[in-house]
Amino acid sequence: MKGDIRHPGDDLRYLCLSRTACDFVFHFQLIARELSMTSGELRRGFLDYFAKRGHRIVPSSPLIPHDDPTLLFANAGMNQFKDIFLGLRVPEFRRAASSQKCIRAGGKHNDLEDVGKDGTHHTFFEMLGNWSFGDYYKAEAIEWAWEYLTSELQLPKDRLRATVHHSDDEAEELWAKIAGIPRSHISRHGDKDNFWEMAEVGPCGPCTEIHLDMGAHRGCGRPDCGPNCRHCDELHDARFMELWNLVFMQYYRDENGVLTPLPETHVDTGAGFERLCSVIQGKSSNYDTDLFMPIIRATEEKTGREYVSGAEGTPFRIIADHMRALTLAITDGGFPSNVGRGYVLRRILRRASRAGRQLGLREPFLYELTNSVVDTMGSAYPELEERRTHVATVIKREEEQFGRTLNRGIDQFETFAAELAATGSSVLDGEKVFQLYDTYGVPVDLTALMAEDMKLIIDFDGFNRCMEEQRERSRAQAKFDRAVTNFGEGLVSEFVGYETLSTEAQITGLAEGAIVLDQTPFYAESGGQVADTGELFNAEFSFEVTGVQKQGTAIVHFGKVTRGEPSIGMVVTAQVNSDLRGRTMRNHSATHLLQAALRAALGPQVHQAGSYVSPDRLRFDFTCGEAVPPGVLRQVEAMVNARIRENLPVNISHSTLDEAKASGAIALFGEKYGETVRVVRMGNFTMELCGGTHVDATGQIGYFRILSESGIAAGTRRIEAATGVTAEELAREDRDRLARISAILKVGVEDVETRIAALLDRLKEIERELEKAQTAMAGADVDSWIREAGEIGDARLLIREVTLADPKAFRALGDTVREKLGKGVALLIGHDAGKLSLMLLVTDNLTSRIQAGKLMNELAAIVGARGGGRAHMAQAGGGSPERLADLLAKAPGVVARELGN
RNA sequence: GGGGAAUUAGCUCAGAUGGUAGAGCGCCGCUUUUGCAAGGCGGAGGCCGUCGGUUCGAAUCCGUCAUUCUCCA
Repeated sequence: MKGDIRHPGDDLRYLCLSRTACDFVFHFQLIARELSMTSGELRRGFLDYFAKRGHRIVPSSPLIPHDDPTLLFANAGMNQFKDIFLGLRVPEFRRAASSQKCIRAGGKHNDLEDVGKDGTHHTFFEMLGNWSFGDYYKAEAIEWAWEYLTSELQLPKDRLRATVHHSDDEAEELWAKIAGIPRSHISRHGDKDNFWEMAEVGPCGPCTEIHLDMGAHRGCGRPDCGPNCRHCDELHDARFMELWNLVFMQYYRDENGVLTPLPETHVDTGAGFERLCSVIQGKSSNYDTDLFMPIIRATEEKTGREYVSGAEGTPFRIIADHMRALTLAITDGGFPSNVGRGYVLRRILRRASRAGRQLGLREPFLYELTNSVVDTMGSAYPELEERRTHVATVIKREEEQFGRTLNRGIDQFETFAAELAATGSSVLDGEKVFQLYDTYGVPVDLTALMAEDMKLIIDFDGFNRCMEEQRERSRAQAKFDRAVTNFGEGLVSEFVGYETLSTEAQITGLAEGAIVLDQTPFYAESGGQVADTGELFNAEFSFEVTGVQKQGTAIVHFGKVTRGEPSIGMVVTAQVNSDLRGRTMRNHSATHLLQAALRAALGPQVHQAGSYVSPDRLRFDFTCGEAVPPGVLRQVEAMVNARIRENLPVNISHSTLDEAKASGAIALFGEKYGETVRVVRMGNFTMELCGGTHVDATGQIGYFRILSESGIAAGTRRIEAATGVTAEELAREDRDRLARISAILKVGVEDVETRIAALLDRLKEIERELEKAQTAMAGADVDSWIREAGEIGDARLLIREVTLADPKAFRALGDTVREKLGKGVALLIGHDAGKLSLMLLVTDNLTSRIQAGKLMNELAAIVGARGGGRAHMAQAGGGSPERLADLLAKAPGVVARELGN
């Protein structure tokens, strides 16, 4: 089935033989109202609807939550309001609505494996939502949701069902009253479906959901079928589809699981945007909507194949879904890597790449599809347009990397296959399959395909066993992490460290090795800048601060008590180590200059990928395809130093995110809407959003010096640099070292290089001459030795004590002897510092009768040495020289005996 | 955070069981050709990632660290 069915008719009854056709019949009933809407119109319409009802329209927060390490990706509209629900932040508005970018892949919610198999699972999706922060509650939330669906979107009322929590009589009454839904269309459910909580501890409450009846032909067919039907779940075919979830936050759940009412109640809702689109556009699959079709069409063009909606279309759907996730995530600062969320992105990309291979695309192609994603979503998320080329570059590089990994893996598979063929077996055991996957990154489905081609059977049970073992190992290890004191709730610390380095403060929180103050000059580790160190003290107590972290609104000082006992309420002096802070500030300000200089030298595609600022070094990671040429690096260094000499004033101001961006500030990701941002400017050279500490004017940096430039990951480079005294010391060290070198070489500083080059040449020449001389010397007598050699039967026997040069020359001597011997056996004996060094040589024409390695074992034993070797040559060492006579006496007999065999 | 693997010539990689470090491509010189592609001959280029251990002897076995790849969390 392909395309839309636009005309109703009797023949539709006939088409009802297939399930998808039936969906069309049903969907037709919806679109028969001639409501046609693009996804863009739907998104805008939703926001407009709530804007008219007093809601502040808030942009989606970035997919990559930089300040929340517990969260891999933004996965719900409420993410950016978490602080508000926790009571840690007071919003400047009471009503908000948004369309939020979300990714669910990896972690608890993981649909990755199911994407593409049907029309509903996605890694990336958008969530429409409206919120009340202590403002309106159940009645308005239900009324507006109902009105929006039935009036704005004109969904038929008799097709909608409501679910409520079994304890929530209020919600049921409201549904009956406001929406006029018959009681039979309202169902009650338990905690699993209709109670929502943010975490085990925190705000929570009952929720109510709106479901759409897809028609009696769907699902289990039982008369009692309804929303959240478990029979339908078993069939993987639900008759009722959840459209919207309205959460009423009214409790706080504490550590013991006890619920207490919140002082203010909130509303948090979420509606799946892709689902709504498919309903409105009359499609049976989300992928048939205008959100996905442009990407699928572009894929069709690349492959020359036609998309179909059944199982055969799976690769197309995987690609379309994954491209959305990748493009949006990379735009928001994500990056494929081998850890954390970067690893999730890498997996997504590789699945997409695999899907492409199934469609016959073996060369990188995904990067070209980013355009169709940007074109489709760009108007809703303008940041996509800004980073279009960046995203394509990142994806292309990652595709190429995957290609290399696959090739290596395929080689390894072939090695395994050859081994199997040699043993005549046709079963590839699970350990091997696991090894391919675990070590070489070959997806199991690919291994299966290759195995099939070679008529091999795969032991999947064994593979799964290995997989499970690996999971166990990781889990067992994970238990030991965690267990860090968490102050988060309730405590608030004011940071006064921009203005002062020393202040009186009161202890408000206390734990083993950790202290929270009501105000503090200590900078907490953030934005790449390391934490301040210093001391908290008063007359009877002192505490050495070694680390500082932000936990919620609290600033926690870590370290150890060196004197006295701290107690809550105690007043202390908080004193930051000003020397180290000064160095850190110089480095941080220099980092801003460096970024600006890099962009000036290399272009605006240079983006910060990470930074680290400590008292003695600064590190700046940025996106860049290839190594920065040394010339450019010098130019960048010179540019930074020029700005330092200009002594640009450092100006710090506060504004909103939008204003800052509009005036051209470099913004990182993770700033939340509604927060005032801190803008750091240095003359007209750089303007960045930054919470760090800075010098007053660039002149204070003193001197800037690049130490190294290196690659840290595909597409990412790192520059390390130093400033101020550190840079000065480094320069002095360099000069002193050069002076010492020139003293050793006894030439002027300017002649050092030519002198070293000449010396190296000379050294090499001498080495070569020496080697030649030694071989010549050792070999000079070889001819006479051979003439004097004894004979055993048809073979010569040469036994000789020689002066031992280095091992290499000794071997070369042996080589010469063996060549000139013609047919025979030679035993060379060298002396070295009370030890013996033996070498036994056998000409090739005798190796069938006598093995040097074997014989050496016996001969070496006579003098107490040990050794061995191969058939034509063997070496031994050790032993005592005084037993040499014994060896000389016995050796001919042993050789004769061997030859006789 | 934990597991597996890799690191050898400029590049891609061989180097069973410890015993004289190799190939292909690339590079340089000569030669053949009107010229190019190609061919022939010769050559340069290696602390076998790092530090330590075992051994008479380590590119090879064991451990440390570094870097890269990969899987799990």
